[in-house]
Amino acid sequence: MATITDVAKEANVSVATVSRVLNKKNSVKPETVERVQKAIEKLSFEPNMSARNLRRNETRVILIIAPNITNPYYSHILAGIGDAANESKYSALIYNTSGDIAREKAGLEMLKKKRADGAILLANGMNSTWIQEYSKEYPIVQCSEYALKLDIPRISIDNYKAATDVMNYVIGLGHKRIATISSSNNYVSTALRLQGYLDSLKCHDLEIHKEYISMASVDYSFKSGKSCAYELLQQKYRPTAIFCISDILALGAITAASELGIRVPEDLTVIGFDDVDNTTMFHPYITTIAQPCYELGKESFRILNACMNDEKGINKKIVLPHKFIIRESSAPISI
Amino acid sequence: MATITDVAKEANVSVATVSRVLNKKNSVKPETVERVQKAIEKLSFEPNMSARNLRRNETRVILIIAPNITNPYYSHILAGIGDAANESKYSALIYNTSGDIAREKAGLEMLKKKRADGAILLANGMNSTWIQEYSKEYPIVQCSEYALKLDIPRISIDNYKAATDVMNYVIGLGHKRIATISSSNNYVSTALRLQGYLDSLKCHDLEIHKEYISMASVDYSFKSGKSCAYELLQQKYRPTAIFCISDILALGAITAASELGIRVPEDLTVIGFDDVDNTTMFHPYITTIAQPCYELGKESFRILNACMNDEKGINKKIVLPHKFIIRESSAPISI
DNA sequence: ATGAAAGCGCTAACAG
DNA sequence: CTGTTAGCGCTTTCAT
Repeated sequence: MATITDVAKEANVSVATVSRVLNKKNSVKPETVERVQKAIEKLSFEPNMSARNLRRNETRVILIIAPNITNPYYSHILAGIGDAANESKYSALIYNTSGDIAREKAGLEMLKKKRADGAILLANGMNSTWIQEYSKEYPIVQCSEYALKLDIPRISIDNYKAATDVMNYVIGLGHKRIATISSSNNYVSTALRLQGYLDSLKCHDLEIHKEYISMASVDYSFKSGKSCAYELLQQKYRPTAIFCISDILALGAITAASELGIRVPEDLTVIGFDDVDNTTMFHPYITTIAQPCYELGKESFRILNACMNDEKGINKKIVLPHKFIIRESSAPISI
Repeated sequence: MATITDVAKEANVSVATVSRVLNKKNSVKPETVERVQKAIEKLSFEPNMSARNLRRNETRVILIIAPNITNPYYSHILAGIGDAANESKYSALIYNTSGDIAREKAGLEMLKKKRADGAILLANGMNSTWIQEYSKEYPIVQCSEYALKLDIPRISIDNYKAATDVMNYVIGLGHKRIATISSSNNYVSTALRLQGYLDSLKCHDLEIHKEYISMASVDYSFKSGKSCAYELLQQKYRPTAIFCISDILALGAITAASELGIRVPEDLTVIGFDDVDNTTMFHPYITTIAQPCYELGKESFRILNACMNDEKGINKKIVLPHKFIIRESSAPISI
């Protein structure tokens, strides 16, 4: 592997000049530049990043801490981050934690070890003080989920607004017995959507029924959506609408309904959330809130990049617009 | 940020000794070790990777070149690679190329730049000579897809065998008019599955009909599976079985059948491939070949790691077992 | 068992 | 415009 010294010799210049050419400083005579470039070509030289990083004290690598890259919601965000990073000549080191705190820690440790310049956190289980501490020393942004009390940059949609959008629509359709399939995880998104559900009900003078609030598994699985819906729909006064906090859950609910002989949307309105999972693969196509996952990822990188460049006046709390998409799984109340 | 020198001062030893403690050389007096560890703790020192990498001439980073991390087939492989890498204290740098050759190149360049020690290629569009060249200088393994003629380590299932497994089963069910939905991409997996289809037919003295061989889009989309199935099923002598080279395609085919009033599996047998995409979310559950994606990923890392350690006698062509899973979308011929 | 010192490949200040 | 040189933080001989 050729080094900068080899190139310098080959081109009959000093290493400093080669370095200048490498870094496009314009204080080099054009003909010298050319000679150096020929030497670089000839030796097929590529600068050693470890050396450069050591010297420059940066890595041009960002860290992504993700709970589960297998989840399409996250993988789309990842794609967005990756593309944005790439445009700015950054590489992405991905830590798939599977919710394992030890791996989250190991991941963030990479910041201390100078293996990465900054990190993007996609939903993490770390207790707040931990992150806060890191955030003081290193550029960190939270994407999609975040610690409510912490003053760390974050990018997300307005989950509360999205939930009230859904509820206003459903209530506008004439529904009064509206259930929700939420989850027992501790994400802000979940809490805010539930709050939106509750507040909307209150706001429209509709009663809140404990029996209409169902908690799915923390991973929003199809199965658990289905079983939640089963319980919901087998009550004496069964709901005429179900607001699910994920599409997979909605898919499960629709399946449960179909197995119980309840038609969607004629007898039951089902609303999803995210618009990533096959919402238009089977009929009824699902009415849902679409999140701009890819953009969420891109924006996360943009903010992180701004932080890494110590830019002032960065908006620390970015809210990206969601879209409410009405499709086939919702309809005015019929009874 | 504390450096090794700070620690040395704090512990009243030389940097060499600190380094020895860091690297667990056993030639340090236990009490000295303790003193050093206390200093490390106190200063919350973490070794600078750039410096270590430069000195050791390694990075403990591997590169993953993937066409589309959003595709669940790949994301599961990625998860496997990530976990295996993690166990061996490697980090994974993921390059999502979107099929863009320039990005593949940029990715592999990281090897030259010493940002990574080795690479795993998941389906790539590079022309063979390119990869071959890299492979001579750096540890590279191909996962799942590979260049047939190249002598570069690879991990995959036996696609040909899998296809003949499917065909033997379908033929055993009494089907004679068997179609396939393949793709116009140029993956070995596609070619081998098609070959398995053709050879099985020949082997059982069944005629090969051009009209029964349909080419879906290169990305195996649901839509294209559906439209292929439409064409297939609207022929005069329509097939009674369709072997699809992906589950999404099979899902599309089933949807097409249902829209045409053709029952699956009573009137039509549909077989999928991969077993990653919602094969058991809707009825009929899909009969399919399950690929050990996660294991494919893990094994890829194992082989790469062996290559990086210059281990001799590594099996360069690993074939992992697939599983044929019979579910609801297939049945004996009824007519 | 420990320390001194060289040097990995690069960048950047300084000098000319 | 170009060269000389001092490190960046670490590992690793070579002494002692």
